[in-house]
Amino acid sequence: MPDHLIRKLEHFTRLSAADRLALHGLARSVRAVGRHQDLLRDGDSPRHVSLVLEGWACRYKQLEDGRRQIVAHVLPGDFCDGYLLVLRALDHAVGTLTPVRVAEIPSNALMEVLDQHPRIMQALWWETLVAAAIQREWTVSLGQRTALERVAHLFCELFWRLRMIGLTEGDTCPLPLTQVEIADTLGLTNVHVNRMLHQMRGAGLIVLKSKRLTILDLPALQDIALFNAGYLHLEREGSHLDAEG
Amino acid sequence: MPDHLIRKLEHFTRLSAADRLALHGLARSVRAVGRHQDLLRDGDSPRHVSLVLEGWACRYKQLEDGRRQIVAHVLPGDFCDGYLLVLRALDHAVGTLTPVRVAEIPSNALMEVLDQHPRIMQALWWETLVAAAIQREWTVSLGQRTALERVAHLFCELFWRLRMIGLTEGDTCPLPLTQVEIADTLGLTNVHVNRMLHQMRGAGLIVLKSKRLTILDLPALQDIALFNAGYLHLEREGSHLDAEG
DNA sequence: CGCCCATTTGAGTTTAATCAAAAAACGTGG
DNA sequence: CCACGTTTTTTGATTAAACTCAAATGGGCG
Repeated sequence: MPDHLIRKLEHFTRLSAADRLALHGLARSVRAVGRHQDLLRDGDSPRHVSLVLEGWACRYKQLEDGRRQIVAHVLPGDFCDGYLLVLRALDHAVGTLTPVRVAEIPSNALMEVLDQHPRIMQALWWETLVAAAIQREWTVSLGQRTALERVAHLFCELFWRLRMIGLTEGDTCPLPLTQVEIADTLGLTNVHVNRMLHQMRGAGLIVLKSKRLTILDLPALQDIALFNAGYLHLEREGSHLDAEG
Repeated sequence: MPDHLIRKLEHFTRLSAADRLALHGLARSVRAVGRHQDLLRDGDSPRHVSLVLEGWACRYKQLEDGRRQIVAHVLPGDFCDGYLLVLRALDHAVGTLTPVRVAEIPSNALMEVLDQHPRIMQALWWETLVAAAIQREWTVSLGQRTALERVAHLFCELFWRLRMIGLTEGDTCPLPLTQVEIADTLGLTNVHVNRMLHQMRGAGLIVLKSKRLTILDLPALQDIALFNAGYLHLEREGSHLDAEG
């Protein structure tokens, strides 16, 4: 079941059959959750760790006056609640964007696997650092990029992330976000997002229909976005750890 | 020398004398660096870990056309280059904002200390997670807060962080940033930052002179900023790990 | 079919950016 | 300690990007 997680981690290191088996063992208890539900609320301190197997969720923070910012997209193979083994309480909420299937992993089971499988430990380390790098890149987007650049950058990032877990087909990928959700991600209004999409369609860059995104000209889109994939650290950085050389 | 680091980590757990000694042992080789120098460049893969002992630095990313975004402030007691033990190359640069003294720690020495001092390991884990939480909060600021709110929020955050390492005096703290640097942090122009400062001074909220910030009314400033300190996770979260109960 | 949610379009407003220049503060060497 | 060059801050006038408000259109699903 945790195929997307495995696929993702293998961008960092080659796992052994035993490693993969251990990961499968973790995803035993699976829960289905509908769209627009909170998986975790701000202030929660869950006792198990949740892994998204299918569907999209997001981390978000809400200000007292209602303004909402999505601070991360949680895709299949991503953990919801990384590492509250250390922190007492969550400082943000996690909500579903689509119906989702999550594996609930008892934290002691996870700990045991990490102890016995140093490659998995390292790979999850890598995954954490990449998540932090993505967060930094979002800071750059919100701080420096124009509305058009932001939308373009988001699409490039999601396309690469989805490709990494095998969820693209050619130049097409799922994009189940509404324009309001894109707006909440990019610090824009839905009206303005709509106008940027109009512009990108007009320029022949993308097709976006029935929750699927087709990127007609990826290099051009990346140029517009000032997108540089380096921050995703995709090039087998931990090869020195590979199972079987 | 790594007093600020120790002070910071003790917000998470109480360290033993041996723990503290080990940290002191790490900060043996110290380097002085002038203002506006790069400690690390985008793409570097340094072989040692650098800890800022004194002075301020920042992580920043620069777009191809010159636009620059500061993505984090590195204060005394912060590491420059967390965790490139895993990643091959840095995806951002680290530059000094003031003259700085950094300790250069061989990564194997750090690893050894982490192995032998589980409390330090956990505390550094905590520190990493808090850094991630700060990055998320910046995403909220840049995405949702107005210019005035952003400046106010930054000041609250820096004041709390500095207080945590003992660098405040009453309601006053150092603030060695220029208005251009504040602007690069908040995704604003220096002109607009200047106007917001003018407004905050006029409202009797702050005094900012000769690189020192005095917050005349912290509750009011926090209200304006929609600041909620929860994300800094300051309340002795790891007390179950404390040395001597 | 009809309802609800999401998208699209238009008109007017606001926030923050840009451009330009003056004033103040800082640092350094004579 | 003062003069001078540089950096930083401050102020003003104008412009541009994105927001707000409002209403119409379109799609998906029971």
